Amino acid sequence: ISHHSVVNGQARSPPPDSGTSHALYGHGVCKWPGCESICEDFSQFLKHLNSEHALDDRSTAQCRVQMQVVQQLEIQPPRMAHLLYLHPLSPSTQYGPAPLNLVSSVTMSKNLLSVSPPNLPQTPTTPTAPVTPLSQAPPVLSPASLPGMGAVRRRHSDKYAMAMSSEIAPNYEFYKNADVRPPFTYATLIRQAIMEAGDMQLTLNEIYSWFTRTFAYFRRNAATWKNAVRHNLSLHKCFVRVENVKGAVWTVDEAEYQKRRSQKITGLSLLGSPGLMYVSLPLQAALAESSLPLLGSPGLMSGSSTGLLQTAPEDLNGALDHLDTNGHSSPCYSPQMHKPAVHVKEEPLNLDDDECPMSLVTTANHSPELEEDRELEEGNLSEDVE
DNA sequence: GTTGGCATAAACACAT
DNA sequence: CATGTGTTTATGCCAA
Repeated sequence: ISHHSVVNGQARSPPPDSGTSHALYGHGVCKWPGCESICEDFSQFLKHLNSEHALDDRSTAQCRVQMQVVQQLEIQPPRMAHLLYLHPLSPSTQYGPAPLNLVSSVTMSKNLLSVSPPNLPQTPTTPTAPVTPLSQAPPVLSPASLPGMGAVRRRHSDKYAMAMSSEIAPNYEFYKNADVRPPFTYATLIRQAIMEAGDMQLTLNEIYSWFTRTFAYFRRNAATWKNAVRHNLSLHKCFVRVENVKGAVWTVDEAEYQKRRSQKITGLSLLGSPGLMYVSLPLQAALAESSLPLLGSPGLMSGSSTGLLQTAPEDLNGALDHLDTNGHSSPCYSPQMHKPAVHVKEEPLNLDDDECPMSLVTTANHSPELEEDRELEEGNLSEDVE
């Protein structure tokens, strides 16, 4: 099913033109790099795609990295190019999920630019497919998002975001649709959510909403991550609860947050590394976030969204680890990766909480309407997305 | 081997 | 009573 969905997703969402077109299919041939298998018809192609190019964690990660590199090369001065020139990712190096940050941007960027909500990240040219499907989840479609509750959170655009337009920004669409755990810690994500609020404050429920709205990954196992969110809000001094008319809202004590961050941060002497690829994920992420122009190339996709996460590099670290430190890539799917850590357990079955399993595909259509969403929904995805 | 950070689980208090 | 919200403690994993 799953893969199926993925494929479908790809196939489907693509260009509206014909129902049978696909970026990787043309002239009866699979255009997957290095493949060129002949497929008599589109359906055959889909099968082929599905069987031969199923994106596993590793390939997905690799694709992302490659894309990132390519993009970098495109925008970099020639001189850096050689650095980036991709060395194949060494296994040891792993690109884990993290790469998402950086990487996906490429992909995303394309999507973002042209995409509208309903699409998925799949990209036309590349196997970007970063998104791998979790295999499980039937595609769900959902029309666009709910009108949301009006509470539109304005695109913050706070200085930070702008300034750091981190890499993720460009990946907004990606995370929104792909069931990939974002490489950031809960604290970082919570802060981001709050920062994006026009008034820099959010109720717990709004924070929940932001999570589900922004990351497909958090549309599942709500009990787990919601608990984590509350836990983080209470635990970190940087999050301050303020009584408000509407009840209580949470705000961020930037000083406290930065303080904490600064402690961690220390040696990321970025750039010197031998090529991004070799950089450990965390580092990559860090780089991305650090808004190195190099990586993020926010410019390209700037339009799209807010800078998600203006976080700092360190923020990533923690998260990254969880992501997959071991090199396994799989950010996406393999929830069970070794690290129990954050991966919310997949429990597809348990959608109970609220979540519906969304696979990419699903996601693709993006339909978050998960229960929560309905409640929360602020709706305007547009903010971020478009 | 120790330590720190983070995620996750869970118990508990309170309020609605 | 059921839920949601907060707080706190415990535990496990991983990287430094």
